Amino acid sequence: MTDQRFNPLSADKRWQSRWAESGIFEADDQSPKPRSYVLEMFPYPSGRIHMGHVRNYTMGDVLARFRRMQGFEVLHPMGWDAFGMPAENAAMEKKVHPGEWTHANIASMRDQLKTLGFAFDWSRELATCDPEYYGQEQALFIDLFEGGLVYRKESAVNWDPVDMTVLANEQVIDGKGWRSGAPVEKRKLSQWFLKITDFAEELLDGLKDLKGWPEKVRTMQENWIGKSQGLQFHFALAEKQQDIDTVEVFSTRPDTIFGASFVALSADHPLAQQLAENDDKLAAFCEECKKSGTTAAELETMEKKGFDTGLKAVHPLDPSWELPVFVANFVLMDYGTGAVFGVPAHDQRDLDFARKYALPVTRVVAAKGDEDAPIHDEAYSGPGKLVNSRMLDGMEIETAQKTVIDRAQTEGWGTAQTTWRLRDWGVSRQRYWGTPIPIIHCETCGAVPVPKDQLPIVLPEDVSFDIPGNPLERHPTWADADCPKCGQAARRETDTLDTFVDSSWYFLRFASQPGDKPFDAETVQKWLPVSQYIGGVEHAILHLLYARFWTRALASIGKLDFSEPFESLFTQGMVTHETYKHGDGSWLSPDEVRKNGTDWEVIADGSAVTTGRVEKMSKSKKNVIDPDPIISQYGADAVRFFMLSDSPPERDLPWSESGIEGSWRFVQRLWRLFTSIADQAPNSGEDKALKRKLHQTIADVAEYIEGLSFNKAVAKVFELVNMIEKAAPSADRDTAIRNLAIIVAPMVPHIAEEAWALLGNDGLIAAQPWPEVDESLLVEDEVTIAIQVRGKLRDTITVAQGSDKSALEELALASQKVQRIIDGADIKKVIVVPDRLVNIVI
RNA sequence: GCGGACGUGGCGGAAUGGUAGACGCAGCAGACUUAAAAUCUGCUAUCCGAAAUGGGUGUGCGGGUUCGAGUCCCGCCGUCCGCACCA
Repeated sequence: MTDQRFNPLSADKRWQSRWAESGIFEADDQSPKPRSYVLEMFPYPSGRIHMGHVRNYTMGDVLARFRRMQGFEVLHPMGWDAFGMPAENAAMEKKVHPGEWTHANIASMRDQLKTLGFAFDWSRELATCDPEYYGQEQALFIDLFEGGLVYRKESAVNWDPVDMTVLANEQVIDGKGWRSGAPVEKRKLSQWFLKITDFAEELLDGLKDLKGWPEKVRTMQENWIGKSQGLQFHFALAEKQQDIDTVEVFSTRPDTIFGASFVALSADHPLAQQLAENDDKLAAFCEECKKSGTTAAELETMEKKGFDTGLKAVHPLDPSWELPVFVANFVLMDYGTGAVFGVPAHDQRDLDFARKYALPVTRVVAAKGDEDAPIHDEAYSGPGKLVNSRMLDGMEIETAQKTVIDRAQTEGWGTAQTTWRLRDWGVSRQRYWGTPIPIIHCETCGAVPVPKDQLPIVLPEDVSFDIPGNPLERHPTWADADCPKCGQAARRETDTLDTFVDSSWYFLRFASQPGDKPFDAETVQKWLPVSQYIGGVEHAILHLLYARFWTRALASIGKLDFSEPFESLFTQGMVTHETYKHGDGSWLSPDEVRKNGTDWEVIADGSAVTTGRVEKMSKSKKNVIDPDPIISQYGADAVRFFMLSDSPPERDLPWSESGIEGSWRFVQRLWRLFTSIADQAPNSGEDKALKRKLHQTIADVAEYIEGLSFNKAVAKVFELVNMIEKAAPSADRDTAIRNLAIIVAPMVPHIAEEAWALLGNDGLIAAQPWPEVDESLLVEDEVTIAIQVRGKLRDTITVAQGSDKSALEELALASQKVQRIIDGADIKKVIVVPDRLVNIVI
């Protein structure tokens, strides 16, 4: 007698071991089959998986399993983004070595992932903190160094005073460190940089071809790269100041040059600094500018302020025209040249500024008819023709720009220039738990790369985290090294690489991981680009831009033959949960509260609870559901199924107790269907409608999984199950149930395997081909036609599929309901859409 | 401010310009049961109506295109996300 209930407790484990033993999910580099590389963003080993991971990896797993059934050789690997700050924080708090802590976390998270039955190729597992990985990263760093894509420079960097490390621009959010939240300071340090700006143009152009990427992400990267074209030129100063006699500015609107009414410098501008040395008031003003905040709110309310230096700048197109030179709080030093010329009529900031300091506002661009319209509180940035602009008058904006640029270049006071928002990527971190930068500093030879045969440069084990800062710097001997060039005593670089470097090439290492080099280009070429990459949108800029850059950089030095790593990208939504708040304002976790009628109360004392917004699961709001107990209670399949149901994958998924209950019920419904035909003589007889539904479902589910519309695939499976349950026993019903097991196998693989065995099949269902669709069954032989009168539905009729127009028209007009509505009125027109509807216009 | 996404029942959401609300959740009624759980059956946008194999209304709001609009166009309103004194 077969169990009446599916018991995931024993079944899940059993099939997970069978999959592991069979090696079925290990990708074969030599396979003659078409290939598909399905990749989810690898996790940071924080210690526990969370629902976001579960959702992410379930989606990838369904696609990977499905593609395998479709006949692809699938690469679906998993690894660990294992370097980073939390390990050092743990080391400080718990007195454990970061490596020990990280490896323990990896072990427990690996176990957790395994309980979900993901079809990963565990033979390719990697952790970025292992020397086998980061040693190869050091080799790549040296390749890039030798390829001229790495340089070192003294620069003002973003310094996080809490984490005591440098941050990339991308890691500074609203002036605060992305991890610590501490206000970022500016410091001058010698740092290693990667020349991402060399690739700005192609990283931007490449976005156009990434058809499989969400528009949103492409736009975000485009904005981040921030290309601006314009004219860079200089104003001569009326009086030379020490060694400075010009002010260099950049403008995207050189056409408005005759609307200029002032020149403004950033407080950090060399000229401003120089003037401040002899002017206490200016110095104070500059200090104030630097202190002012950079958060969105502050910027919005902040007043435009300036300090008149008293200097005059000579207009390049009219030597008799002098403009006042201000230091202004809204001019940024790290964009363009750190100085601008102000055109109040056509730039809102300039206008605000001009009004405050009573500077002239001259319109130089006007739409037809507005030539004499004054500018009030709003600057005009629309289209039009030039006015009040001497030789430019009457020109279109573009022509005027070209004219001014040509003239500047001819006369030698300016050049056409492209300015980027994107900065080179500073990769030095003053941390222990990262990839050591493989460089030796020699007093005579300078920075010398470590010879590759001396790699990996392994992190020392004997370090302490008692005091903040970088333990590598304090280590008594680790930094001692001989210069590889001249043999003299030298010093090893003690900075480590930003962890985003680690994740910029792991997808290559997954495809090929030889012991003696980072990867085998030929093997990588077989698998890459990743056909489907899945992860959170929070990586839309940082990780995804760096990975694109790294791939292009390696291609540019001949290490790779392709330039974009991810053909398709999917950014999945978050897993959310309702929040609960106690009367005193403290957050409550879902297991501390219960529903009492329509209200919520605290279980412990019955006091009132207010339910808050459905939000991303977070520790601070206490609305986190730990996957582990859920998996033990309901089994992997129910959890996986819930992750796929209801919400479209790109949107947020609200976790609910009733939702997981529903998935559990569904798994049991499946089981009842499977057991209903097990150990029984085959049924006979036809069920044409069910057969048709089966084939439609096979086709629909395939289409929806391929399109990552898992919620729709789930709905189609429900429809089939509902129909099978209502159907009388028949041979077609038996077939439908057998095929159902295959259809659901990518989503709920454990019960599918169990059913496959139960129904007397050999081998693994995971290795079965996706069922063939009988195309002839996809079209209904009878269709329901809507009959409308003036676009309103009045009746429906059922006719043979493919009935001709005149027959439909006749049938429609014969409808009693239709006749009643028409009531003898003239029929003006009859629209007939075969197999769809008839619309009678009266 | 700029860019993007979105707005459909109590909730999550379906719907190549062609029967709005598939499917799930929740709810209601019933069956089975000593009882509960589990399971099964039916109902479930809304208003009028005792009901109808009756009608009205309905996809944020206002217009438009069309025989026909949730879908396309124009203008608003709102929510969310990203970027942001970027010259």
